[in-house]
Amino acid sequence: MRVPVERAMQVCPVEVAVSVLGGAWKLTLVKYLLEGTHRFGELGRRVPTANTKTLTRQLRELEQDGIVARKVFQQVPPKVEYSLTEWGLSLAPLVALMNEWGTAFVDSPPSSR
Amino acid sequence: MRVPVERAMQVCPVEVAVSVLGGAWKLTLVKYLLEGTHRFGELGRRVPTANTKTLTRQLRELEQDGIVARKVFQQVPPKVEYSLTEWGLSLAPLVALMNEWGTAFVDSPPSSR
DNA sequence: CAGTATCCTTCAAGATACTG
DNA sequence: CAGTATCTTGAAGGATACTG
Repeated sequence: MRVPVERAMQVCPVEVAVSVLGGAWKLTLVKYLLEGTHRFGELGRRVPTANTKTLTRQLRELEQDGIVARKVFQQVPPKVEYSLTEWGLSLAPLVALMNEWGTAFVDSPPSSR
Repeated sequence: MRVPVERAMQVCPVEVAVSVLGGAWKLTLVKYLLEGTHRFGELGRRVPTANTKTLTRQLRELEQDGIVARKVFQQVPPKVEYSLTEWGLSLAPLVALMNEWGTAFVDSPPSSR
């Protein structure tokens, strides 16, 4: 985490959001989870550039921040399901907006890029 | 920048937005610039936790990404004004949403925090 | 005033290999 | 299947001092 939430809130609320959601692939994971529950492996296949260690880390941080819920099924082979909490679901408008903005940005990038 | 834009777009548009805006204090700077043009020193006073080097770096990256415009007045003492480009202005709804979300998050954080 | 120039620390992210 | 365990590296961010 670049800036801890406690410190971010001293500065500005938007910084809090960045602190919670700014990690690599975090918002992408939220976007996929908005479609519904996913297993660990499914998420890994949808974010192929992240390896298992990175993926685990992001998901644990999101869980810690109350965005994601993790449900372990005690069975062999193991099964773990990830879903969104209420706080996670509340991100839907934000994710939609960022998705639009990002799409527009790559479609017609500023001349300086 | 954690993930280069070029790589982010391979994965997901939301990751592009994170890549452009995810740096420390970047979105806060945009938020202030939405209020109007600022001089370098003014921005520094509004984000007191960032030192001049960090501030310069963020502003230059935002300029490079076409979010911020930098206008130098050739005079002594020097004067530099920062403002938003069209792309920067287009972030207004996003910033507002993140500001709301961040505020709500610190007001009633999830029990896991 | 608006930065540079250095130096430094930390840590996120990835590569790779292994396990209950 | 869903992770750990190690190791490495790049770069972000900060502290401090200096300058046109």
